[in-house]
Amino acid sequence: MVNTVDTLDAESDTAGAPREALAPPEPGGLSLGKLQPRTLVHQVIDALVAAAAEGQILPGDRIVEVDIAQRLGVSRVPVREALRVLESQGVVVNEPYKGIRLTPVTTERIDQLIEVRVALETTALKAAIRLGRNGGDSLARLQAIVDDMVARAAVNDVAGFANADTQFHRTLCALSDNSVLADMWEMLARQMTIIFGLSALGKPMVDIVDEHRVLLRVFEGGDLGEVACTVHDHIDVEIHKVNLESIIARRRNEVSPAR
Amino acid sequence: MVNTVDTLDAESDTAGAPREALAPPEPGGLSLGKLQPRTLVHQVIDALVAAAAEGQILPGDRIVEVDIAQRLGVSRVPVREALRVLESQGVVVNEPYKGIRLTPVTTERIDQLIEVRVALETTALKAAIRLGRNGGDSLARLQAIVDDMVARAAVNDVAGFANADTQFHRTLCALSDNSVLADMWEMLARQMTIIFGLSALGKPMVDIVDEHRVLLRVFEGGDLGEVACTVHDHIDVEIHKVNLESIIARRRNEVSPAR
DNA sequence: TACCTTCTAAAGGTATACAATCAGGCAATC
DNA sequence: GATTGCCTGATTGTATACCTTTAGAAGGTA
Repeated sequence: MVNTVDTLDAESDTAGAPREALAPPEPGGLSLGKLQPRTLVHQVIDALVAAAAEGQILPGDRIVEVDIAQRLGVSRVPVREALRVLESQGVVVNEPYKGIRLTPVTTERIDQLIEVRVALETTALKAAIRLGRNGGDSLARLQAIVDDMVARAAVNDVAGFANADTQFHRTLCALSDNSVLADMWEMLARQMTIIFGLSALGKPMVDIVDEHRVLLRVFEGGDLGEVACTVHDHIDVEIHKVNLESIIARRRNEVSPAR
Repeated sequence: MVNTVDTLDAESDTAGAPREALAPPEPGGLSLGKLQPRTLVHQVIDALVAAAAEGQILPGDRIVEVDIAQRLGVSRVPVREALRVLESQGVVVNEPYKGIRLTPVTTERIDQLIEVRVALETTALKAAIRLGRNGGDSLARLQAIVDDMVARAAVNDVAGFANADTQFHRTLCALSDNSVLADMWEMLARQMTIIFGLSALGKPMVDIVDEHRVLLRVFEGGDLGEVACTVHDHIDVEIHKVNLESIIARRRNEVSPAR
């Protein structure tokens, strides 16, 4: 057994697992915290999500266990378990004995994802404000991420920018100290990562940066009602108005014109 | 292989799977719709949740794969996959190579669950109102469930009452036409079912019925702000203020005094 | 006694083999 | 000619067997 995990894997870590999101950078150095054994299942999950995010697997595509297993150089078991996890997270859909396919993306589904995400992030922000997290260190950390976004935008690093964006919102959710909320957000984020990867961003990066700045300021202000509106506006328009079918069709040709 | 699925299974269907919640009863008779094969994985999931709900497995308890497999008369594979699903839904926690245990229940965690659930249900209600579902057939369906609750309460059928309660809120979420939201709610519901099973209800059934009536009326009224408050109050106090540790300890003795 | 090695049983992780199911084509029947 | 039955290949579901890791006991050394 070689256990290479190549091909699909390529850069499995780009796909945003929480990992040690908020581990404070141990001043003494090393900063090691709890690194837990990464079983094949986790790796397969990351590989699949990454593959989906970079368009190697498109919404609606059939996913064949043995095929994935071969390409990753593992047996079917970890693949199956990974798919079960992804299924229960809504990334793939499964019909017993018939097959698994990447969840088809429709505009309705995107709207639904957004609606829930807005609700979660609004809740997170309110909780954070209630905890007095809208200032000081917490705010600085968010600000740092925004700065990072600016830097990425300057060199046109789209992928890095998207990651920073994700990290911003993840950090935000973490401020609520609500792990249930954070976990659920992570599920949504995974699905949205895939969609983002599909459509690129719906608007120029500078604008997005500005929106984050506004969001930060409102957060700092602490007005609950205003927060709700701002989150809604920010997330809502981030993707909208793209013709999904055509994008998917185009991607399908780019990746494998033979299909 | 006998495939008995006894013991643990006992009454696996009480644990609230969505199944065909809203399939309209085909007038012509037969009413057959999409019956899909129930694989062992699903059955194991139901069995585990049911076992947890009725206190056979308590929060924090270790769950050994081979043990479950033997008791259910299946191999380890379906059990593992079931546990993976439950893990990704937060019902159990897993440390690689160390073991899986039922997610420990703390008051903090309950608060977190409630916070998210309130957010989701509020969002669902708002969406339903936006869709004009706060009347007519939809409202009647909810009312019917409340009536059922009354009936159950009359004969002191606690389990049935709890199921009806769950069904009420599930139906409510379904009214939003947001499957993402519904799926997430289902995750929370599973966890809360377990907790409910632990602590019984925090208040008399009559009061709960009344609260549902109020909720229905506010929903019918369609005032978004009022809806938010009502949901919050309703759910928030449903469980609170019980000494979890003592309850769990007592249960532990009831079930297996030898431990 | 305290500490460190070594060993071992238990349990989870992975691989392989077998069984069940589905989809499609082809032939038999009416 | 349409329907039914059956066969076959592909793919998923399940069972069994093997490997790896962990935690704790046993024993040695200072």
